[in-house]
Amino acid sequence: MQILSLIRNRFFQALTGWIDQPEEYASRVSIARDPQHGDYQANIAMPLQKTLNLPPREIANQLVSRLSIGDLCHEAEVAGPGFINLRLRDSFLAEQLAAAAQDSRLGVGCLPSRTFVIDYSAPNVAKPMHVGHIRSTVIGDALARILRFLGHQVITDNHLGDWGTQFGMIIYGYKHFVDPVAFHADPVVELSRLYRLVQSIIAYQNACPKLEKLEQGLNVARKQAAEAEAAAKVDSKQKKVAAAALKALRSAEDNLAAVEAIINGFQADPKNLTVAQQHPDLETQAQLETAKLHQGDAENLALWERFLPISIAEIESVYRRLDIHFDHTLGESFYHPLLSSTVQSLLDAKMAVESEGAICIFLEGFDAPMLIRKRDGAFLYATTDLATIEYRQREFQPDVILYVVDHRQSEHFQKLFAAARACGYTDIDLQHISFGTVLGPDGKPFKTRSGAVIGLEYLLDEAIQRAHQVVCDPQRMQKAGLEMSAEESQEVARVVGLGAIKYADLSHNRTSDYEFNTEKMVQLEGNTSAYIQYMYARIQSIIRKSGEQLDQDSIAHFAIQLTESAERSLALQLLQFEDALLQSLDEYYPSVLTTYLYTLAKQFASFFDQCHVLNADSEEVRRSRLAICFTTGRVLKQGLGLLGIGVVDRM
RNA sequence: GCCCCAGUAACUCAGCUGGAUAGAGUAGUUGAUUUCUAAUCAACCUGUCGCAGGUUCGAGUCCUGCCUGGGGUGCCA
Repeated sequence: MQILSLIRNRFFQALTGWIDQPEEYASRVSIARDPQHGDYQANIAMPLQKTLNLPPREIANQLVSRLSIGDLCHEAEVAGPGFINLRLRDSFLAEQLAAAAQDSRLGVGCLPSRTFVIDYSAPNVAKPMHVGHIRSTVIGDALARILRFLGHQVITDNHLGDWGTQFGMIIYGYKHFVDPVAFHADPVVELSRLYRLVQSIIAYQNACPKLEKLEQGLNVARKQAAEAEAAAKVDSKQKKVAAAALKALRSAEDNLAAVEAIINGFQADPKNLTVAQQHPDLETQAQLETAKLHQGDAENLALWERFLPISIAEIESVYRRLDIHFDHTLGESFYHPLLSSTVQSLLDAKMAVESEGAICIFLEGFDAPMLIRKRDGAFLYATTDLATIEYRQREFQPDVILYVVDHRQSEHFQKLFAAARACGYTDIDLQHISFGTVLGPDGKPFKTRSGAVIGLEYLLDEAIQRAHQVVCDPQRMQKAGLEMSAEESQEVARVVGLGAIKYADLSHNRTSDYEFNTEKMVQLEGNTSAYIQYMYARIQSIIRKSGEQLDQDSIAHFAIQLTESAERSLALQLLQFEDALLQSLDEYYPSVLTTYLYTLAKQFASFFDQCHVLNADSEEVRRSRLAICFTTGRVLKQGLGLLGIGVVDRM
């Protein structure tokens, strides 16, 4: 039962026949921002001031007199410049809460089903997964779960990067640097070593020629900055120029330092230098291996077929730990055979044209065209993305495709969507669900001090270990009267630790960058999953101690009555679960749901403090409060579950 | 150069289609504990919402300009 839409509907009826666009104005009813003003508020009168040429308070009074809502709310109040404030009847709340408690879906309705394809995670195989992969994976998974719960048909597809230049690097590395014993012992580790080795050589070789130029550039920048500063002292109009010169100087210093770091890091091992000399221009060599692979070279194809399952197995082990499952894993390689015909049909349709040797799609509103075939004949990711849309339309007939990909690719998606529309895919709602960068404590993209990326598995281990230290601390366990086996405490640490990582990610507005701070997220205080999980465990503890067998059927015999204010606000929050879910899908923001759950957990904590359950004044109150606890527990579990986060009965 | 995103408390961040006195968490101060699990609760403290104009009954939110930071920008993905 969605209370908001129920109330809006009453306003719609009151507005119909009085003003134009009653629906638009009815939608201006919302949850009250400040509980002092009631439960819901309608900001309808003020914007009608000009249309009706009446004072807004007068409009509000007239609207209230037309409104038939007495069965749900107390008398509507007109306040301030013309706000209409509504307060739900306690009897109505109690009745709705009882219905939700007995409902398998907690009173959440289903939407008219639409078909969604969600494209998320999409790591590059053969590269170790790192913290940057968390966001796409976790956000995409949460959206898939929420959409499914609300009745949509969801097809999840992991568009693996399994055909790109990284394979050229690994193939080259395998051919020249493999340690057969190490490969036999642990192919994943060895392949990962080969990738990093080739990558570091390429980085070094690219850095060396830049060094001299950057040093010269720095000297020039220093001189210019000094001159500009001197000029600014004489003529204050030159201050802007001086500031720009200073900025350029800083930037030149940073660039040089970065290149020097690469070179010094590489040269730290003298063996590296010999290797780099023996394999000049490694980047081109690796590209050649990639090209051979794409052209069907038997040796490279055999190596690719050998390496791919190894890498995928490693990625899947991460997904298993995170409880992430895909309906399809159709990587780039899957589309490779389709690309030439995709390009040809675009050429035939005169959508694409040749320019400077490349095949391009020129799009209105964009300076640069979208390239779909390079001068050398190779295809690009835009080509694959177009072929993918074609395939998904044919196979799945989706209403919506969501691409959960970081914000740096927003221009690419704008072009891709424009191209798709131009190609006639106008019935699919294509959405780029972009997200910000994961930052380290220094406010820069999350890396170690030496600049290396940190493996995702390591971070998961760390979070679980920290969760164990904090949650399963023997002193604490004893104080709380929890005696756990090693297995149970390990399981608690696992659920809490993984939840901490997922929740930290989901609770931030997806479009902004956020600081990935393992220390903070496992502090297990404040707005964290552990706090919510803890409230869930306390609820289970009360229910256990009550000795009652509570389930969806038996709860019908536990009549709900709301007397204390903490009970009432908790009940209202519980009934707004559906609103939170719908709003989280409005623009695909899982953080709306985390905020809802955290608020709910806090309200429960307050209720727990103020309203004793097992020692309640009367049996009726005790039973009512047990029903409230039971329902709160179910909503918390369901809500966390929709974020891919589990709960435990004791912690 | 052009395009996109951001700038809110000491710190990390919310702030929904413009609404009432701008909110949480952390940190700090204070109170509550023979605990239905104190990982808790209650209270206090902290603001030039980057700057300047504009739109209107009303602007953190919309528009313009500027400042600062990040990202993208024809042959990587």
